[in-house]
Amino acid sequence: MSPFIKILIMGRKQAPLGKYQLQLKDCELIQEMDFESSEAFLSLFHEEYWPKNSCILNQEKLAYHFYIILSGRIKMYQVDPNNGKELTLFLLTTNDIFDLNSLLDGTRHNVYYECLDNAKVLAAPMDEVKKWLKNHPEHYRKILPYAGKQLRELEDFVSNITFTDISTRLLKLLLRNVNKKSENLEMINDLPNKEIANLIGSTRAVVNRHLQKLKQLGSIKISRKRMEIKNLKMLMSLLEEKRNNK
Amino acid sequence: MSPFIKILIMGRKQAPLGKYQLQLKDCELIQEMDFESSEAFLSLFHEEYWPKNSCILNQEKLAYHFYIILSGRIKMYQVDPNNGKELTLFLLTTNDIFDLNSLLDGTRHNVYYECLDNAKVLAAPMDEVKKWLKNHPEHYRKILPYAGKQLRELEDFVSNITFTDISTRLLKLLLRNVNKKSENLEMINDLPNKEIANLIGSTRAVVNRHLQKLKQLGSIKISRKRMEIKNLKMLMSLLEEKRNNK
DNA sequence: TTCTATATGCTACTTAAGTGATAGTAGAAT
DNA sequence: ATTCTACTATCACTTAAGTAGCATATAGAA
Repeated sequence: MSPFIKILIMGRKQAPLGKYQLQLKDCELIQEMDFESSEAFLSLFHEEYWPKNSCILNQEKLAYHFYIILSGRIKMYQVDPNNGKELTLFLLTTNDIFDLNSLLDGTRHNVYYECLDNAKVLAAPMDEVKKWLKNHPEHYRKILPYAGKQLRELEDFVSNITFTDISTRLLKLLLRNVNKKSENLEMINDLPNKEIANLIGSTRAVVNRHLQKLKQLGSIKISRKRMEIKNLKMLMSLLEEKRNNK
Repeated sequence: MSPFIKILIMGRKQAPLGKYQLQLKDCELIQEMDFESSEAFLSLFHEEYWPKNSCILNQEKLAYHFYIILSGRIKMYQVDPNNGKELTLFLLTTNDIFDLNSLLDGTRHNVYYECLDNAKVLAAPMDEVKKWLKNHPEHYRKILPYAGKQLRELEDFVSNITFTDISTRLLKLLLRNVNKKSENLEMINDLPNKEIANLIGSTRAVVNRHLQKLKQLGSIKISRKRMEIKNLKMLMSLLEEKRNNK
């Protein structure tokens, strides 16, 4: 019997816990656990609501709590201490967890978090999560693929930045966020140019310059804090050209 | 009793195993294990000798074996498929392990390895390592800090590349590889300009240009495949200037 | 010793990207 | 309706970094 079905059955009796398990049915961490484990694990958490634009700048807080996102987008970013420039490392959303690094080892993690929407998260005290894992070591295994995925994404990030120019990175960013079925731009379609720039390690003005070109070609439509794909195939062939030219 | 002492005692009876435990006494993965565990774990491995300049380009091999470096430097790098440009992500040496990513999750890892020296490694079949870990889940915990360290290093790599220019990255690379006590350049002091360039995501000509400037200032000495620090304080103050100017 | 690979040093040129400034604009707030 | 703020569009300018090419130097092999 799949955990999904189990939750539905249990749901009649135990609404609150079943609720999270249902909401997080696509969360790999929970998904892999048997029902009893996920129940025990989730009982460590409580719900928190974070308003749009609120930040976690306090790194103490990351060391003391562990979060699972129920809804809303939260960016994880670094700041250049010299000039305040930002770089967004991960755009997290429903089913994502943080801060993985504080969980893996105890040491300070030099990143910040900021809500791009009103967000709902599950929060648990870090030492309780760690204690629970220590008592159920078989669940460590479920965290490893997460770490692996982040490692791989960061490696790709690094090679993207060193090997390709801004217009290529922008094209890749757009294509990565197109819903395969609907062919609509998602996740980043309502972000201002500044946030787009932060995602690819550039600046607002430069990003806008490239977006204007794509607009002139008729491949995208731009309005205030809104972007739409007009010609997906053109975007793909533009990227292909880039690959062949260099 | 520290594991180190134990090994010395056991060493009289069991030379070959004790030998590795002794050699790897600074390897965090082994260090954290009790003697019986490390003995069982290391028994999965056999020694291999890899000549200088040999590569692991075959990603199958990474999926099927897990390695611990006994001696020699091995670089982990990515290649731009369009122009063959290289980027060195990690410079591994004694006590380092790879490929962590293949161990964390099963999926393909798009990196290559190449020996910068003649290297001696311990090798074990990946599924045996995975099986052993599955049977001893408490040891998963010892892998997590490794993953955390790599994540943090990659994050720093990304922000370094996006926030700072080549000369700053070069200065940081040099300073990072100065032995605090002897004040000598280590680890990268015998690399050609090309390899230095790969470490900071630039090109040979550009790196050489900046090295010439440092040489003119009298802060370093350069000869063929050999670099020396002449004035450590000057290097540090040059980096400090960079920080303040921008 | 000579030969050959490889590494270094240096030049002139091209270009993408960052910068700073300014005008215009949409949409929210009052 | 108006004011205000954040976002967009676009200018002209500067600069670091990449590129191509070649001369020179060095270590190791033949």
